[in-house]
Amino acid sequence: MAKSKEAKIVDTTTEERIKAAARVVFHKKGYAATRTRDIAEEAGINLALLNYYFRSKEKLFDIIMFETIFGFMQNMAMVLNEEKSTLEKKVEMIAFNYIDFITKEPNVPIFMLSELRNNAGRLLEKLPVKQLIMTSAFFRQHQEAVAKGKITEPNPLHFLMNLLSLVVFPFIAQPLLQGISNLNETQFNQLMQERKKLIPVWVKAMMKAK
Amino acid sequence: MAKSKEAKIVDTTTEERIKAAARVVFHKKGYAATRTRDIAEEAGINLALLNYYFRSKEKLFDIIMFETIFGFMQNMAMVLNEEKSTLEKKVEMIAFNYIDFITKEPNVPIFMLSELRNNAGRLLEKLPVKQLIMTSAFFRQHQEAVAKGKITEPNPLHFLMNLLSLVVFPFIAQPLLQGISNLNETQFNQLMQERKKLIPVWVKAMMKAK
DNA sequence: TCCATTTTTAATCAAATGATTAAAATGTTT
DNA sequence: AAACATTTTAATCATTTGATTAAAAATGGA
Repeated sequence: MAKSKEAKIVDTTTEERIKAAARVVFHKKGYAATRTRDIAEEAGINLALLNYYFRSKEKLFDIIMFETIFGFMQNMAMVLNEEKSTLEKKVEMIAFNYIDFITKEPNVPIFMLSELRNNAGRLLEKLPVKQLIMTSAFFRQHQEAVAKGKITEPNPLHFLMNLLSLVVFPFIAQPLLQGISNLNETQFNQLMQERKKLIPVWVKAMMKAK
Repeated sequence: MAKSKEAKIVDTTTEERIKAAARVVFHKKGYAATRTRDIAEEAGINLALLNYYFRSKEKLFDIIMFETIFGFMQNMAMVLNEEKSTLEKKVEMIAFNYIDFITKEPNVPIFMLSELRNNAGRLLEKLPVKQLIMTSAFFRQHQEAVAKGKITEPNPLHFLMNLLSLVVFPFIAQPLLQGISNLNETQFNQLMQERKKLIPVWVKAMMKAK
């Protein structure tokens, strides 16, 4: 490495700049619509450097994709596995954390889910998300609440789906929702901020319904 | 047109076969990942015929995209604008119709929303969805229910978002959900069928929550 | 049957795109 | 300073891809 350790505080290495640029462009346009030249331009580097550091577009994509899924699931896995917090608290945490996260990274959900549709097998097998979530405190607490009659719907997958639906879907459908409502981006984000408090209330009510 | 009117009952015209093939491939892979050769192969035609009938990939795509959005919104607009049915009945109809529709066309939601992200303006301006939905009986009935104190959340957009979230999102996240739950496709679809009855109950409970 | 029109095909083009190469520039070690 | 290693650049390649063209085939009407 030709770069001295302390020289650049604000700047980063070429390799990191390429990764950061690739993240931006891949998230925005998806794998197929992204040109390696787009990434090079975004990073302000010579096109050949992309191949010098990452061998190919596909290998670079795999890195970005893995980090994106991991970053998305990590937070959820942590919250769902907390032994101490209540089920209600977990719902609050998920709503709060993800609405903030997706507001900052609005392209991540649709990017992730679009690309997963092509390659779910290959991309998910590296991540031990299955174990982490299906055996989580969240699911155990749900079962306990069902046993006590506090929750009517016995399938924890419905519970998780509903929570994620209410949190994530509005962002995915943002262009459509703005198209039918005339909200600008700021107003839309305000609506999403409202949902931080509303979703836990709604989920609570839903799960007691019968 | 060299084709006689009654000649083919089971078969269709070349133009229709190209459109049907384009619909399949575009829905599955999106605009950027679709090659005109993929469409030609799917349709079983010579590549040049695509340009002969539709001029360009982009023009063909615009047709498919318009029809897809229109087909998706049409049903919703109709249900939301029924003057006679109750708000609760409308929720039931949306849940029932869309779960059936998306089960048959599982790629449509993510296709539509992905492509809208690039081109929301151009693609939505042709459709008068705004008027149809924002001034619908659905929204009016919602306001009436709010006035009567039967619904706590006064913003009808939250109401519509919640309904669509619960119906559509699980399909969009299907690869991820199957990845963490080990369900096969049949089991997943059974779960979705269950939601036809569950979602109306949940939505009802949510909207009374406070 | 003959002719004009429409439809289909095979061959080809030009531009875009992922990737490579050889040389230049920069940094490190001796 | 000299030698070596790493990083960067400009030029180029081979393939893919959307589109076109000219000719052939099929079709329908006179």
